Amino acid sequence: MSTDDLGLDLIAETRRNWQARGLEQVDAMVAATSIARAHQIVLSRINQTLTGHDLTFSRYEALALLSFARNQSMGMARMGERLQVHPTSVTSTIDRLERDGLVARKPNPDDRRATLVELTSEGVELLEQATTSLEAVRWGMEQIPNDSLEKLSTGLSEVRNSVGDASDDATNSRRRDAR
Amino acid sequence: MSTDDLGLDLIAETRRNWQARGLEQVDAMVAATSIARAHQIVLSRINQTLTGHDLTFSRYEALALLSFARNQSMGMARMGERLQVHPTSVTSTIDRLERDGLVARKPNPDDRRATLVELTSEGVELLEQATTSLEAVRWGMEQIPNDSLEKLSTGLSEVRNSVGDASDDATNSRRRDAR
DNA sequence: TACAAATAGTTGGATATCCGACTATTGGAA
DNA sequence: TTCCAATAGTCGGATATCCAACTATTTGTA
Repeated sequence: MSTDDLGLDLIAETRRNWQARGLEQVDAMVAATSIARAHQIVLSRINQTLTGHDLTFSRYEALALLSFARNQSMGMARMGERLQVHPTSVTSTIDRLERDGLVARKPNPDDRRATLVELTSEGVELLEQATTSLEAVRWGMEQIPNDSLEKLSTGLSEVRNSVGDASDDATNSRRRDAR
Repeated sequence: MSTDDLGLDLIAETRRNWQARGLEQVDAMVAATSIARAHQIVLSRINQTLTGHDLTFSRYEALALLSFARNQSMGMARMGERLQVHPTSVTSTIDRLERDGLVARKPNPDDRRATLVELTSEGVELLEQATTSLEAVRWGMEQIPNDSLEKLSTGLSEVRNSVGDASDDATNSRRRDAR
């Protein structure tokens, strides 16, 4: 039996186990577990591809974000908003990217508290190469047809939409006040 | 504007940006990003709920796994297979659960290399309480109807199935030889 | 039977992420 | 104009995860 089948069995068996125990929200539990496993698999494959470029998906996302910004530079707080991560995560990601010469910190002349992060030419080049590699492996989802991917993204947008932080429930560190 | 909308905007804007740059596999990129964001949101909400019980989702999953095992105990290698994590992750998870008195390590009389992990009565009790809390928040997906969740799980199973590790591509640390 | 290969688990090192706390700076209100 | 609150970024501490390497044991084979 392939580990592939094992993966399916694991979710199916989890469902059976919980159902036998009388769980009410089995569908929600299965969905949460499915999201976690899919994330684990796809991210693993993406990171595996990026390892060849000395990158991780987090660092790749940061490079890509900068590449779309005016002047290919952006303040760190804004990066945190866009990437939906804690400010300290931005610091640590930029530390490593800067260490590798892919970005550079520059002072913001309009606000001495702020730091601008700018893509270097090495960063631009590596981003292009890494993107080519990710395209080649279809971002870790080689064997899935486009219409399936579209349906999946639609379903996930419902999660992001209705669960996101519509209620502004605090406790989550995702930054507000964006835009 | 709510951060909810922001979340949607972020994916939509990413799509526009990459399309403008001529990316071939935009649907795959959007799907990968959507999975990552959904995971981030749902896990954040689940962990937020579990914090009240001094648990994380990783530790909760380990407790739940043990609760379904015969004698509520299992070898660590088997736990790694079932949870799909690296052996060292099991070690660290069990370290913390044991520190908190929720599980106990016991020698395996049949194999002196192996260690059995057994749920304690405190572990059983905490698992029940935590499960009740997760049920109350519908595992982080309060506002999503069951039929949407089912469709979503189906779509994600396609990812796990066709992308999983059908090709047995190595480099990934997920354990093989399961069963 | 002897020994090499496989297996179980741990340790050390790395990255990613969170939170709380801290410094520096900005900005708004009294 | 003078403070205090808000904002930008960093640091230290915690957890989760991976990998490489190591020890101890078991197993399969020559």
